[in-house]
Amino acid sequence: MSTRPLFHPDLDGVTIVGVLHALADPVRLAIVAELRRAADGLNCVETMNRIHASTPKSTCSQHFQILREAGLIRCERKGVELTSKLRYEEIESRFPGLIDSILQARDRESTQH
Amino acid sequence: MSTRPLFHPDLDGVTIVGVLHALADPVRLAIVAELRRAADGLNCVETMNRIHASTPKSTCSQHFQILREAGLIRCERKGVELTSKLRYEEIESRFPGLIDSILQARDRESTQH
DNA sequence: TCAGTTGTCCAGGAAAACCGAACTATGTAG
DNA sequence: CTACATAGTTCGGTTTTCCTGGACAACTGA
Repeated sequence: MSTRPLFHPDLDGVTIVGVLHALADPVRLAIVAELRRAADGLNCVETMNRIHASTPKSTCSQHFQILREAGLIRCERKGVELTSKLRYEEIESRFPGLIDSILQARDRESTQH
Repeated sequence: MSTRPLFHPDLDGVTIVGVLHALADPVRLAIVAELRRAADGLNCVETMNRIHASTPKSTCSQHFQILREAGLIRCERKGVELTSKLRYEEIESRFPGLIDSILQARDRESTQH
C-alpha cells in the first residue's frame, strides 16, 4: 500500500459530469449506497463484503480511486486499512438533492422488479 | 439516413446505470438540458446549434443513439430530419425527481463559477 | 435530374476499463 | 527480530469503449 498522500478535489473541483461518470457503474453505485448508510466510513474489504460483488481487488482499488477523484468520498489511512466516507454534506451543499435522488432511483429500480 | 426502425427501450428497460452513463458526458448532458426546454422536440442540427459544441456529426449521431438506447429520448423521423424529444414524463414516473435534480446540479455548477 | 441537407455506417486509432500478478506498507505472533 | 498475514496499490497486457473522417443513403426543392 502506497504511503503517498491521497488526492481529494475541493468542492469547486467536483463536477456534475465527474459525479455522474463515477456513479455510472453498478459496483461504484452500490459502494456509494453502502457508504451512505455507514456514517463512520468503511474500509474496502468491508464495503465489498456488504455489497455482494465478486470484484477483483485491483478493480476495487480503481473504483475507490475513481470515486475519490470525483470528490464523492474521502479516504483516510487507518493503519493497514483505508477508511472511506461519503462526502455527503459537502456534495449536498454543492448539488442539493442529487445523491439522494440517484440512490432513490436505484432503490426503486431494484424493488420494482 | 438509414430507414431501419429505431429501437426504444420500454420503461422497464430503463436502468439507473444506463441513464447515468448516458448523462455522464458534457455534450449529452447539454443535449438533454436543451430538450428539457423544448417540449416539441428538436432535430440534431438545431440541438447542436443551441448548445455551442463543435462536435463532428458522426459523434452527434452516436450521442443521440446512446441517449435513445438509454431510454432518455424518443426519436422520430420527420422527412429528412430526426426529431428528438426528452421522455420526461416517463422517466419522471419511473425515477421521480432524477432528471431535474441532475439538470439543476448542472445549472448550479455553471452559475457558481 | 441535380444539388443541398440530414443523418447513419464503417474502419482506424486513441483512450479507458478490466484483471492477474507482483509489490508495498502495516500489524501481529512466536 | 523474523516470519507471516492482511489491506491496498502498481504494473502490464488484453479487451472494450469512444472519437472521428469519409463514404453512403434518404429526403427536399429547384
